[in-house]
Amino acid sequence: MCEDAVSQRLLAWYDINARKLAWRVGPDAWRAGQRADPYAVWMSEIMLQQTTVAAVDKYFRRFTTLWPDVHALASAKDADVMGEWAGLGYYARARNLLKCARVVSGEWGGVFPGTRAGLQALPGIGPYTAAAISAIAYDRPETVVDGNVERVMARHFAVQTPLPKAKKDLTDLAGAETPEHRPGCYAQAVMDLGATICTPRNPACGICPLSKTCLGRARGIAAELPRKTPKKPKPTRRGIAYLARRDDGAWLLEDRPARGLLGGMLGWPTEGWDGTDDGAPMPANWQDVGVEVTHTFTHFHLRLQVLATQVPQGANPARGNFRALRPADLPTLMRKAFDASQRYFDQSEPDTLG
DNA sequence: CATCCGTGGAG
DNA sequence: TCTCCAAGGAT
Repeated sequence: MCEDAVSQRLLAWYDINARKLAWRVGPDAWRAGQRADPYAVWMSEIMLQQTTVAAVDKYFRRFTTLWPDVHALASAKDADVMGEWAGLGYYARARNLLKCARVVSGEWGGVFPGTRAGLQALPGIGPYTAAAISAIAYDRPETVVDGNVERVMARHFAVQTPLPKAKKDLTDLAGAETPEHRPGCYAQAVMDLGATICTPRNPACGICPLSKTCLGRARGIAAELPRKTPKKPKPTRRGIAYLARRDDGAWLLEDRPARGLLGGMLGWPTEGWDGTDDGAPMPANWQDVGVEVTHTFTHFHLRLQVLATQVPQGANPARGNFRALRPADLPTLMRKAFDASQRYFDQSEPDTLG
């Protein structure tokens, strides 16, 4: 391995510029012999799938405080885990997180596999996450290929083929750079570079440790790479949410189906936007709260009308059931509907609870 | 290989 | 206001 290899420059840069992250063993601590906890690495990698570091930090701290090890998590109630995941998005991750914890706790004695194949056989762990855990937690020379790595490789080698077609070529190029020594630090180094220097827009090529060998920069096209096939426009869907509060303060809620949109999460009875069209959950004096909720999902925009009502005890809904609500357990869309309804409930409250 | 699956910040 | 996109995986 020549002194000037990409990996050596990246590691030298990382030793100085590594970001301090709650789940990370930094280069100094690593040199002192400290190693990452596979449970923490796994937890962070699941949370970081398509999610920013800034958003993950709070959730990671909360989860590892509530459930310090995989056995504790495996013993948690589904509703508690889903409630704590609320707001982070991609809720299949939370469902698979629990499934995976229970497999590792019950069948592997609480020890995560160290090999890519063993890891990738677990729920919620795909090619990227398996490589990341193997490299970062077990220091094996596996190659991680995420959006950062794709961008760094596409630019450094001036790959013009658009994603996702270029995926295999970029993976091969990344694999050729992966060092035998400190592969875990290297994996984090490439991703840190992509997150802080080789950014999607306005890359800081002037301070990049790879600039002198970067073909994209040499050709003046670095910022245009990687090329991507154009995306389809998002359609707009419309729907109605029904928020009913009982006189004793209980709310009419339903557990959403285990699969699909907001699967496994708590929600208000709704209509007309997610494939269901059941109408109001019960006959009542439904009032429009006057504020339309707007929300954007991965593949569509939503405009949600919010109807609210106050009902006496003894009311018998056709679907959902009345129960206590912790607003933080709601996914963001449902939380928006709750917030929008407060105007209505604030003015109807004095008569009922005063 | 295409589609589905959240959310919030940046520009 | 609106598009992009962030440490992807499952089907």
